[in-house]
Amino acid sequence: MSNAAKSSSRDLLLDAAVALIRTQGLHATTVDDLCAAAGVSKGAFFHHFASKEDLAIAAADHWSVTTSRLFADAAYHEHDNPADRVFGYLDFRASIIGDEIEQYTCLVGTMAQEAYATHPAIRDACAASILGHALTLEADIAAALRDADPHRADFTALAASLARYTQVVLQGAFVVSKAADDPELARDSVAHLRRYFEMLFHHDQGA
Amino acid sequence: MSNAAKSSSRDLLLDAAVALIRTQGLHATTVDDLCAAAGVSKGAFFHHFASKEDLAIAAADHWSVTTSRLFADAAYHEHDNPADRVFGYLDFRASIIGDEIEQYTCLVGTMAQEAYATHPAIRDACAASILGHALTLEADIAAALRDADPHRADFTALAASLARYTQVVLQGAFVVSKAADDPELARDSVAHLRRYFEMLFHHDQGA
DNA sequence: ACAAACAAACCAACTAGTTGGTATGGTACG
DNA sequence: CGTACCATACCAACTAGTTGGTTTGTTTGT
Repeated sequence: MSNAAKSSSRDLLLDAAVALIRTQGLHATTVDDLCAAAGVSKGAFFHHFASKEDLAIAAADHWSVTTSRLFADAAYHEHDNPADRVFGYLDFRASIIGDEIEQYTCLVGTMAQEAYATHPAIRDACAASILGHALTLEADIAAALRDADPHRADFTALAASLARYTQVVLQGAFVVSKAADDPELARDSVAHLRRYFEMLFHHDQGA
Repeated sequence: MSNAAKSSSRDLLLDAAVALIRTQGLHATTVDDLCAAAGVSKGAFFHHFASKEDLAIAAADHWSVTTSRLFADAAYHEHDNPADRVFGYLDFRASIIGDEIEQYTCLVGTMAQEAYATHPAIRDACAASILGHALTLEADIAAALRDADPHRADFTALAASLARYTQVVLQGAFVVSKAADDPELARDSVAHLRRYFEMLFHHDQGA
């Protein structure tokens, strides 16, 4: 009952953190920036989070939850064929790449670079988010690989590697499209990745 | 003659910038950090560079020059076959991925993310470095594509796209291997990229 | 009454950038 | 030759503003 329309300071701060850190990066986003964007005081900030690092970790977790829901609710899961589900995922990823770079780039990818040396706890939270998301692709990729070539020996290892590779390509697409300030580069990268999967999933029962 | 063993403060600062920014990021690296690492005073810093932003741009240019030389001097250019030169490039990229992440990651990729919103001039320098490097691959990729299928219509456009894609994969590999703190992930990514090229360069003169 | 949820003023540490001055090496000129 | 001149390269100390974090006090739901 009190949960209805409950936008607590904590949630407001997390949403502000996602938005600001995605565009400016972690270091460039100050605690005061976050408070101003969320419309709360500094006292509220440090009431909910022990430190800026603590907020960054919470933001990474928040990001994991939000994105998990986004992909879990997407329509591509309804395909009967595992390969089609994988292609559906890639098409979905391409479709959410809009014209505004800060709308489609990845929070945890951005933070991971900055936090790598200075804040290992943040980096770990980012790694968990990225690799956790990759995990959700493994089963479909493995099944599609088996459908393509049942004689292959190492489905699962290759599927895991491919699932991580999808995230590598996406993260790289974000970096380079940010540098070049061109979303088309990101869409193009997903197209290449899709072609790679098309070739891998193509029946080729030779040797 | 006076040029021998000339390590001016400027060069020392640029080298320090490459090393520190690669590991810590741009924002986390202070001017004092750079001065301490280079063994020069703050006065010297602002004698050679108008601002921290100015140094970052100079560091990006310095990076472009250094890496250009590294790749220009590499042995893979000696292959007769363009496809072999492309594979040689990829193998070379894989070979320089060592165990220490700060030794193989890309300065300009790291900076681009942080500078995207706050320092457009730095971002542009990073984009120029990445896309300029991609340009050096285009001719070989185009030739290899033509060798594989002379009937293809759009060599050059596809080659340019593929050249950029190589950089996307590498940048993504750096981000994710940083997050996961695992260089193997980067090597694995280059292996996937190589397989993609192998498939593209494979003769397939059907319909 | 009492604790959780906030607000506002505050602080010590740190940041990029400045200042005023020095060392050095070249160069015009007597 | 030597000396007055000058530009480049550099330094140590300083400053104005910002940063993450604290403290003290106030509201609010129960």
